[in-house]
Amino acid sequence: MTIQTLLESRLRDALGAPAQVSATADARFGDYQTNAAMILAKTRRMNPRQVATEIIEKLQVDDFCQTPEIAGAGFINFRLKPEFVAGQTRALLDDPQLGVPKAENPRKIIVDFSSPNVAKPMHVGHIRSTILGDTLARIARFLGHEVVTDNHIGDWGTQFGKVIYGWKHFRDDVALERDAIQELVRLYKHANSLADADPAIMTTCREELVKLQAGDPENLDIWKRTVALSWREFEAMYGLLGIHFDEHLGESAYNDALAPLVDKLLSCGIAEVSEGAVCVFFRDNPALAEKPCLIRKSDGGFLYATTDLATLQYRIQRWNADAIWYVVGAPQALHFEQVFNVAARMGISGDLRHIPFGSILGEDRKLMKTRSGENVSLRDVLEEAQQRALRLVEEKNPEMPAEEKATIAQIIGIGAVKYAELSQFRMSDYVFSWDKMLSFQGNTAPYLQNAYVRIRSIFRKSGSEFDAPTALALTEPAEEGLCKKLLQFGEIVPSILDDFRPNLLANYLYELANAFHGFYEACPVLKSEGETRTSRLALCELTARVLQQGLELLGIRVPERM
RNA sequence: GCGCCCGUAGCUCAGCCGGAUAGAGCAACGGAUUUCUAAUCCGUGGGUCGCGUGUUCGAGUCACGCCGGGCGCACCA
Repeated sequence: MTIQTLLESRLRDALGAPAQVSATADARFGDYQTNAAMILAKTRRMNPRQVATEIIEKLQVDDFCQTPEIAGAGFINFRLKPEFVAGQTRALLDDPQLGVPKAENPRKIIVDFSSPNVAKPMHVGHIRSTILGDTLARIARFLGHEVVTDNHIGDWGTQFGKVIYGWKHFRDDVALERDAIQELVRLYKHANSLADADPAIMTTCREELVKLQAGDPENLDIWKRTVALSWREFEAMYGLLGIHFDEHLGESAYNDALAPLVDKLLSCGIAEVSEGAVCVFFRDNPALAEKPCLIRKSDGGFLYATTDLATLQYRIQRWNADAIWYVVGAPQALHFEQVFNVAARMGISGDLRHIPFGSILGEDRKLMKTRSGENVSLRDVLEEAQQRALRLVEEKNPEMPAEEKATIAQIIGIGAVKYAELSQFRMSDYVFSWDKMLSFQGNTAPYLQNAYVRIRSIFRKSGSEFDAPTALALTEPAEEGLCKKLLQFGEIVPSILDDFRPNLLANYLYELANAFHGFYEACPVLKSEGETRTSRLALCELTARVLQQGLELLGIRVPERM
């Protein structure tokens, strides 16, 4: 149980009603505060400070708090007893969860994210979905939920007519071996420009697509090879990013389910034919009254929404999922609103969430367009990040073996890219900038990694393995401040999933590293003696564990040296 | 036209269910190093939280209306 929930439960005992407690923003107001008295005073039309006095009389907290104080308009401030802080911190050393409580009701959650397109390079636009989705999956798992990550790759669609046409006529096998995606893109672009100029070629491309959809063996084989080649490239990226998927069922996996699904929706009256297309109307919903969800085109073709509905149905059935999280950009909000509404009519009762995020902008603050060709590829971003990190490592540690330098550069470079994304609110538009992404100053991954490295360095020099003391002896304010920060880890992690905000964790880790650096400056560890030394070593060990665990939840690794 | 999102320091951004004097980083300036790794720490300056009205003991946070920017709204995904 966290201190926050402990205080809340004591307040509930005293009030007979739930009340909320939060950590204070300012140490002058103690460690935790509640505004319960002011809320109660409002309904009872009483003086808030009077109510606060009454609450304090009934409240039992003297086993871990000093006498609560009434302040301001009627706040009740709690200041933790130092021995309690020391005891709780000591207990964290034996807790593999580091104070993070397991969910009371574990759920089966499917997380849908990344979803790159076959025969197209992954670019910066995929960063957010990929990194955010991975983090949310990691956090949900750590909280005890059962998570299935599923990469719904775009492996089916009209672009394959052109890809197949290009493959048959202009394929360069050497280029394909060297950089498959680049070659596939070249083939697509070449076919596309020819088709634009020549209606006959356009027709041929359409025919190739129809043949593929009809199961023509040659086209099917070409398609399978493009998917395999693309997946190889995706896996290289995911390997570099340290991201794993439990499933990668692409759009094509649901082809056979589309026609039956539409038929079923028609026969049970959920869908209807309108202007030749099959649609679901939401006439009872004012916001969607003018926005039907199309599930079959007038030419018989299926749409994005059709596949998503089939996928949704499959996931609920196969995994008996309680929740599905879609980590997809904000522009698709309407699409998911429609799909979720259709799902509700189909009687699907899962907790379906679209987790939207903002756009990636260029340096000119305009939207980075997908089609305009000049997208920065994800591979380039990750390579540049590692190169920049390598330069810094070389500057800092020229004598280090080259192999170790490269490993550290990877950990730092990839971490910096991830952290740049995760440390800001997901809805904010993101201005893509090498300098910003790869700056290693201030609130960045390297800052947090550096705190960890400093701790590891202490243990290397201490000459002995860490041995947990039976109790902690705290004397300096910086020690107690660090302890209180460490004890908040268990409060922060669950709150992330309230609104899918991993930036809260990033922010916490930054504050923790800051508290540690303050402690590091004020409290010599190895030069101290006796129980002060063992206690400080324990604080170092715990800080390292929380930093390591917290960063791991963000999908970021820590180096031993840097 | 309808809908969604964003607007906080010069720049980039935090601010969770409304809570006390709105916080960081970068940039600027000043200080700390015979180092437990200075990728660090301490300090200084910098704000009509887009504008207005309302609800409230209390509003950056909630409601409504504007302004500005972005995105989406029937046969692409």
